[in-house]
Amino acid sequence: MTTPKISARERLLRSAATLFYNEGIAATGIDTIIKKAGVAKMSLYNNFSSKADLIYTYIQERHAEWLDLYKQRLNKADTPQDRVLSIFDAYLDHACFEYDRGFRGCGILNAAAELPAGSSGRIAVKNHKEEVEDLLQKHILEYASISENRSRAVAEHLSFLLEGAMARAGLEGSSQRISRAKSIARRILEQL
Amino acid sequence: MTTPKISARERLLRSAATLFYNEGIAATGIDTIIKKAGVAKMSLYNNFSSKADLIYTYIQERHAEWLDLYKQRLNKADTPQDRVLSIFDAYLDHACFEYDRGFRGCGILNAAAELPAGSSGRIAVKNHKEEVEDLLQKHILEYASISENRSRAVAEHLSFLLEGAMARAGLEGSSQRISRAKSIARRILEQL
DNA sequence: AAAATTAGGTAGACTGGTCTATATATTTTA
DNA sequence: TAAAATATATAGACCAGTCTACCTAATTTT
Repeated sequence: MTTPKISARERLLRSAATLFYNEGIAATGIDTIIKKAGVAKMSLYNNFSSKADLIYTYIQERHAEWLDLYKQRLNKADTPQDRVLSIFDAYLDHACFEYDRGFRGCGILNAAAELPAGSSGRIAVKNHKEEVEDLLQKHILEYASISENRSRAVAEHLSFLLEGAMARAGLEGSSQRISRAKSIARRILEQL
Repeated sequence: MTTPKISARERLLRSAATLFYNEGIAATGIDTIIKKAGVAKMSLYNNFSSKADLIYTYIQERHAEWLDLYKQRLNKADTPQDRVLSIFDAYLDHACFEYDRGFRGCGILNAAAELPAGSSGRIAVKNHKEEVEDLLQKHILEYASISENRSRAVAEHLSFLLEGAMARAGLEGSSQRISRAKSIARRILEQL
């Protein structure tokens, strides 16, 4: 057979990703997901133990997807400054995806908004955002000869810019705010 | 009767506010709201045309509540710098509320995460965040003698700090990130 | 090489429960 | 007595999740 044939699991994850992002997680039912995936209900429960399991996998996949976008941008970055800013570029790439019903901000953070405090999904989101901040700090240290403490403070500052701009961009359905955050970040780096 | 007696509408809004914030909007059913409010179901539909109407009112009430917190802080602010930072203080006050199940960030932004792109609720959230940014700009202009354009850019920068810190604080269940954002904002103002 | 087994999939009925919203008749309150 | 709130019942859609039965292609056993 020539066609690789996408597995039921993969089709379920793709359909769930689109629906969860566009409509919200709680608003998306199991039947809607399997219908969009063109898959039997039992295929869902053979691959995932529950809807919660599917949601958790969705969050992990979005994290992996973002890491991939970031690494692609990082490989193309020539200067130490561009390597810091490649994190902003990854967010810009995310915003420029084609969404069926418009850009709605960070899918991972939106997912967290629907999860109760202390849930495993929310902790995964917290860890994702901390990893982004850690990457910023690493690249900042490679860019400027500053102390560990100072680099941590700058990374936090850029992280706030990034998340704040992403939230505003999502509300406005445009990536402009993220571009502006990147410009602000560049100026901060140049003043170090 | 001596007791002022809270109206059914008011009790519904208070119960919905707690439940929507802690559990999420879609995860909160009508029956749970009326049970917590101690009110008959028809009292809900006499006061609100639908759940969507209740959600929209909830968003508007949170906006009014935030404005009130901000004005209280503004009245106590002595210097032009403190007047800018009173916006950060209002966010800190919000974070320090007693929540049944922990601090989960900005309730208004969390609500937006559950609403489809282009919905009236999402537009209301966008407008709220723009009003916060406009207030920042107004106070910045009163604090420093800078151009209109420059004040707009600084207001956007502080607005990103505020929203980004709030998002991170919500994930961590602590107001520390907001305090740090306020410190960063103070330094930015002093360098103007 | 033929038969048996296994893995992964489909279709769809079904359970027990929850959802929003409405209808109606009774009670409370002002 | 009129308005407002109550309790209760109901409609009808949808929810997550289980179950049976069948299909097909690859793999393993004989």
